[in-house]
Amino acid sequence: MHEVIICEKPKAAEKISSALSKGAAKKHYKKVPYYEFEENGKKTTVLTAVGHLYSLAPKDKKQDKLFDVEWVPLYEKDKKKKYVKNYIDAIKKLSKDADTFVHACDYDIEGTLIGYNALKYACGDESLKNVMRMKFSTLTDEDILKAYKKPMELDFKQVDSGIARHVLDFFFGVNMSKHLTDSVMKATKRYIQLSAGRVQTPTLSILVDREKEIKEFIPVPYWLIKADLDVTGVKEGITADHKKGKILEKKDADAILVECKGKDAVITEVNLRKTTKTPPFPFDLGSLQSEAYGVFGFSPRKTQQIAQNLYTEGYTSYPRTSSQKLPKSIGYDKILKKLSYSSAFGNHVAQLKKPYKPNEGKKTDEAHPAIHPTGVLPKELSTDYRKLYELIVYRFISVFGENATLETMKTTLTIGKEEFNFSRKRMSKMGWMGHYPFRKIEEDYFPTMNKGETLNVKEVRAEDKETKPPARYNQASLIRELEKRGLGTKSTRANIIDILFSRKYVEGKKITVNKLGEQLIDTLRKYSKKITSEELTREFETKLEGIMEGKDKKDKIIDEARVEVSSILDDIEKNKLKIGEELYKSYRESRVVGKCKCGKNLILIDSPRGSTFVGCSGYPECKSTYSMPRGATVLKTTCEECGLPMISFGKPRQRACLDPKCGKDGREPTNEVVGKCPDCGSDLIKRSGRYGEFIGCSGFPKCRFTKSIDDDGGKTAAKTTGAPKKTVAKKAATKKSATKKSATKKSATKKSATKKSATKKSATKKSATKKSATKKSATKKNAKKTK
DNA sequence: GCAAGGTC
Repeated sequence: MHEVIICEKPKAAEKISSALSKGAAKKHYKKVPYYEFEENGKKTTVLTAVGHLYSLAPKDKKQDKLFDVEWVPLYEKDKKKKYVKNYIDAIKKLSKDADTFVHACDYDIEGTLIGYNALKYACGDESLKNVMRMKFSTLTDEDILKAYKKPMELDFKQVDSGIARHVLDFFFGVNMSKHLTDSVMKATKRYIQLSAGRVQTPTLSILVDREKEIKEFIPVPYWLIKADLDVTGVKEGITADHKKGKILEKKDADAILVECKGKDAVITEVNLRKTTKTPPFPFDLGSLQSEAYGVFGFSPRKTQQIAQNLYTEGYTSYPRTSSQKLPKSIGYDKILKKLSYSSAFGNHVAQLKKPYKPNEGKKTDEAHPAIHPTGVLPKELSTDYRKLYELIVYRFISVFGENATLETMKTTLTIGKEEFNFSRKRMSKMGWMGHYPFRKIEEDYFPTMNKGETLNVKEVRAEDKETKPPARYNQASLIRELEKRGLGTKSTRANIIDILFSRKYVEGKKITVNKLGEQLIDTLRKYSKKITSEELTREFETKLEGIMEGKDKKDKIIDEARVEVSSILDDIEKNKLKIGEELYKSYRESRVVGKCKCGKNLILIDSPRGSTFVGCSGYPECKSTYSMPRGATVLKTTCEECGLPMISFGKPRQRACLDPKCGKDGREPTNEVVGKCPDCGSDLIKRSGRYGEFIGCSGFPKCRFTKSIDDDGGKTAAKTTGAPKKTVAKKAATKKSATKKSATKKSATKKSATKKSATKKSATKKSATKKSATKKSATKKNAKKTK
């Protein structure tokens, strides 16, 4: 007897084999791990897939409509998936003489299909006649043994449902993408890669809608009344806010100023309050991506990649989880003990109260616990890996920490008949916050304030403000939005966003939809409202459920989709010249980077070889072209000498005129001084990061002051940089808040030089770069300690 | 080449 067990991924194979037999031998075939053991004359081989091994492909690519599809090995379709071949080969080879099969992939639609395809195409059709299904929800010995002893029949309705999901996504996605691209090709003879899909198009649609809200937003002016007070013990003074908050009429604001003029402030009430801050939840993938974006500026994709590698190296647990739970079975004591072998972590672990009890969130995941360290301490990690690793470790530790206490002193005062108030905040008990150096720690000094006491008023002033449009999404907030709406999966959301960047529908750190993205959504809304909305995902869910419950047949659902997509494609076909021209025109508009000397637009052009250059939109009348260094960015700033746009290139970034022949020697770096640094007094200069320009201190890296330029922008040349991979962890800050921050900071540092101060993204929108610098140094300190 | 979904 020979039994073969098929698992979804190597890690699962390891766990399943060890649960079934402690004496299983780990072996390799073409570097692919597998496990073997023999009991009572029965040989068992545990084999593994690596997620999907097969993918849908059209039988005949030349067809206009691609509805005739088949499963092919993934490595045949995607050159980057070469490693999949060894896994398929291993399954083929090692299952040859098997009599019985066990399908032991994750118990969900995709898992069921992964195992089914592995059996059908690698083990052979016969295997499906002798197969049992294991159903487990966690990869613990107990669950695995239970599932093995009580196997079920393979649920072919679930398989069909999985197949239908793939086919439907293929029908809609591949065909729409192909026909959009073709329409541009037919109309203009130009190739621009366009795409649409069940998830990416509604995602783009969300961004387009936000863009429209911003454009249509009418700002309303309002005034904030502020009183600057002299307070003993607070050098920089305290600013109190008028009780009314936003004042919509200028005359009302003026009246308050008149009433306050020349008067002292009288304290009417001092209120001390304590608030409890419970520890954070452990990380699931989404919250890790969000936090790493806020703290380090890592893109969700980058976080996912690093987390994946930390997992493969054995330092942290499986990252693609939606669980915020840490079940006892992961062994808190063991992990924490191991972590404490590092002196940096040890100091924190030592402060935790036993018995250890994590503060868990609501979200669960059938297959995996929340992301946590394994306790294995990494010897050497590159900077970004270490940052993410420490974020995971400190989050894990702080989850077991005590509540923190925040003290708030709210003071109410009157100036004349007008009422003002201000709040001071400080942590009176650090609790878990002492273990998590990534949050802002409030440490305001509480001055002595007595009811009836008067304070000198330096100035009462009205700040001119206007209401702001809704904020643009960034990659982290967009991921959260997709999660909220149930679009995509935890594993695919970062990729989906990347696609939007690489197709050049969107750009920027604060994601902005350009003309092409807008036009694409406009066009698609005309031909298929469904694909631009979440409706399609909802419809899929209902239909797949129908198949699973036996209410519907897979083939019927697929036929219906074929008819629907076919009719949309016919509509597109009829209007393809118009559609193609519109899309191409928008594409060109979205690539405008400045004005040519001839007066027409300069546009970024991708040469067929993959490089990018700048050319005139007036071609062939104007034949001006300018080469671009690799990875260069065209800025909004123009050259003082010739008026062409400036570019930013090289490492470290340099700025120069687009025309290499301009000026005395072309690409000489120039620094435009825009002011003095409020922190160190050096010149502030314009700098360029991945996402455009910002203002930074010329004293960098000694001084890390930065602030944003309001009209940030800039388009990047190299294709690969469309989707930001390397992120500069810089935060925008208004001059005002930055200065204020640094002032408080300095005084705070004097008082408690040893106190670790760090950041938190949510503190305020204006949260200054100053903070990100401190946070960096905090992380560095920890990094050294861990070694 | 085009989707979305697994996983290295």
